[in-house]
Amino acid sequence: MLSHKTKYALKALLFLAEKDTGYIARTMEIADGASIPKKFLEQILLDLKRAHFVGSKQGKFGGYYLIKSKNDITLADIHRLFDGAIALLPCASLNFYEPCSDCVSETECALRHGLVAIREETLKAMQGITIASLIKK
Amino acid sequence: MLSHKTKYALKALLFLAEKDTGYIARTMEIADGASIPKKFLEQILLDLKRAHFVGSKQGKFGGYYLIKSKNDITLADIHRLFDGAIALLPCASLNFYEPCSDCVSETECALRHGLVAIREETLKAMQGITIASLIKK
DNA sequence: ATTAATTCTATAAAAATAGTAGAATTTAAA
DNA sequence: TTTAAATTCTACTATTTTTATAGAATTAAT
Repeated sequence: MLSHKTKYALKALLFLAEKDTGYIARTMEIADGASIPKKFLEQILLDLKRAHFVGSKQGKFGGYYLIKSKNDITLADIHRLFDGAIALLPCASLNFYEPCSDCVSETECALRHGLVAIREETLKAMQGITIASLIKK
Repeated sequence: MLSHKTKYALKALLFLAEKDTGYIARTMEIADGASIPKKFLEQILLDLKRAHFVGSKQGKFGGYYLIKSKNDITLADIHRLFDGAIALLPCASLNFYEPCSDCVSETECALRHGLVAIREETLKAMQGITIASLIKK
């Protein structure tokens, strides 16, 4: 399941993607438009900025705007940024790999092989969902 | 990500599935064999019993055994039992559907359509992973 | 200067997760 | 009939994660 943070991030990105290029949206505007608690959204937008999905303009008349193409922002990207691994266990993850503490032999682990297969399929599907593709429907 | 509970359940089922039919495994035996905290495993086995994946024999020389074919126990089943919905949001779930509290119009929600597509793909993949298929590799 | 915005750090409340404790019950066998 | 060894059941607890909120500092336009 997605955390609220990931859901809110996606909603905020969808909001920004529907504005004209050059338009700068205040946090308050996004919060109202996408039904997100404003103070929570502040943190999320900062994270999206640090990860270079959005840019910001400070001071009066400042706000946020997309800097990455809506075709290049995928569900997988946002999931990884806020919720971490796509895989069902860290030992089956590409970007968040960690061995299991209770694992005797990873190469012989019956579970891991199946979870790697799942991760490959889920990742492909999640990389196919972009902010642009979500808007189109 | 899978909770420890789901991971332990899968490991316990794999342990049971590799025993001969008729064999009854004590909780302690499964805990040791699959590196699972014994008291935690007790709860998990009870849940698996209530969901009719395993049977139990009480009293001395009692224990647990599979009652469902290892070909008919899928990753999707165990995920749903312990971790709930396969879908990324409740509004995109088949078995755990709930509307979003912050949703204005579900049919117009850009996010939901994408998440339903992801759920369909993930579910198909997870239904393809069975206890039997995990053992084979 | 004033206003209105982002930015930053810290804190807090609530929920979920992971695990433990201990008594009650059941069954087999001595 | 007693004992031993197992499941079953209820409750509790500690930790971590999630979901925010508070408030001061900084930035920039007017």
